[in-house]
Amino acid sequence: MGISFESGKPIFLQLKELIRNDIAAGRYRPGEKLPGVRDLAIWANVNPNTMQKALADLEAEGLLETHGTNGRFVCSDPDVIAKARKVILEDLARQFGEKCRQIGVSPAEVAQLLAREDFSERNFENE
Amino acid sequence: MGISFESGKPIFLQLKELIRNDIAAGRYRPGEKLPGVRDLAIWANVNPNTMQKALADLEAEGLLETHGTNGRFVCSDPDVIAKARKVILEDLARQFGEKCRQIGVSPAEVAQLLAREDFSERNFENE
Amino acid sequence: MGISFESGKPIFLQLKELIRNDIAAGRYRPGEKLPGVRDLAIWANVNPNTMQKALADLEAEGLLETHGTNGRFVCSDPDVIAKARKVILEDLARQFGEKCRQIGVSPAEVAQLLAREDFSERNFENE
Amino acid sequence: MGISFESGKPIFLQLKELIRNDIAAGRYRPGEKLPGVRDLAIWANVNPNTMQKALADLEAEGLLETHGTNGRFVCSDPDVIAKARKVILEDLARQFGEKCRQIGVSPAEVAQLLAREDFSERNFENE
DNA sequence: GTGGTCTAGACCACT
DNA sequence: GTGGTCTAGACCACG
Repeated sequence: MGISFESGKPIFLQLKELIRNDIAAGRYRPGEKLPGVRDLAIWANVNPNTMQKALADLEAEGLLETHGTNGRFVCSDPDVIAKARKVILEDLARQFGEKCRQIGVSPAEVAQLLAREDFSERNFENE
Repeated sequence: MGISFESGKPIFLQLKELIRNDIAAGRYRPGEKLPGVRDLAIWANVNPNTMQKALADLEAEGLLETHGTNGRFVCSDPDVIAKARKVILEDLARQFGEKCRQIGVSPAEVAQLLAREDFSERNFENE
Repeated sequence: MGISFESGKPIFLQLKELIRNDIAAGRYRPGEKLPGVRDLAIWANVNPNTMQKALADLEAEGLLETHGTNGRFVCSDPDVIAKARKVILEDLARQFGEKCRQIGVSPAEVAQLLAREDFSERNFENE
Repeated sequence: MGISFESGKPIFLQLKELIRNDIAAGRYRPGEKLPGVRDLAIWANVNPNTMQKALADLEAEGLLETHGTNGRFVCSDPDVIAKARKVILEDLARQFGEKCRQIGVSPAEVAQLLAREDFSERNFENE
């Protein structure tokens, strides 16, 4: 298997998020060439069409560029990527804050939970 | 209009989450009677059947109970609700931690962002 | 027409029972692919949504699994099915026993009737 | 509480069956006066309207008779009752046989299960 | 082409 | 009047 997807949300959207995050995090550098659709699909254990759709969407957003027959590349403009990263982080914070408020969770509880999720490399499957 | 739904995620799932959060947060008390399906549907600006499905699902999860023709009620067992709240919080923390790691964001950055989201009553529409 | 339903009992429940029995009886083997929702609906002479609901319910019970766009499959774990069969049989015996007692029928009478119903292939429509 | 009802089947139908069985079993004798609707409703822990509907239906079937303002009585013709009993038993046997065949249960298994349900007065709630 | 979702509206039973 | 069921039909997402 490749990746664990949330249920109830289209896979291609989760793929988009995954790759977008890879770009924002710098795991894919600006201008870097991406693996082929087929390889990415295998890596994610997903139907190539699904991966194709995710990539096409990211291209429409300007984060990816197709250079003719040479393959797909990460956008080469660092500003675009920096802006994308900013948007992602703001969205993350906004959504997280909103959900906390919805659940009525106190800041103290959040801190405690985040402490448990101490950003180390833990395996979240076995909890 | 009633509620703004995320795109790309079934409405009835978002409704479930909304109501589940209301219960976990205590905005609906254990044993409290819910508004009628039709009323809730109007409030959320959704087809009654969609709301019906969301409620039926929550009932299958044990958070709601239908007392015949008398209406739907929040589960009267506080333990069930407490447990549900725990699950929600754990999921929230897990997902949040995972996303942070994916984006490659440092705890410091998160802290800064959460400080901005300091749980005060801000309007997140205009950011 | 497809199937004769009892009146006074939701069709989707009767569909569930039918399919559950098919699984328990091994007419659908573990891991086997089911016909499409629309096909099953036509076969049973029922609205696709009604069939959909029945199948979704069985899925929630763990007897069926949906593999994305590939169709629905019988649970591949024989233990789950064996357990389901056990539950069905126990329920059947319990209900039957209870009804016999209610009617005040003697075991002898039951035996005689069951002898008539000796599990041969009779047509029960013309009785 | 009064009576445990099957889920997924209208209560008034189950009440009909219950009372019909009482008559067929002779617990209500031909011509005997029934308790008032209100009393029966209390006994069964059911809304009087529901009981009323059950009784009205049985009256339409000829098993009950209303004698003006004197109350409801069991049909005084023993033949009617005997015939009703016959129908009930045949239905029971037919349904049971059909279900067994559906589940693909062997006569041996049935015998074994019926042995466990040995028609003594057991409490089936605690199994 | 598959299952899934959503809407609209009708009817029914009454846990 | 409440929740539940069923139908009809359209659209979408997924692979």
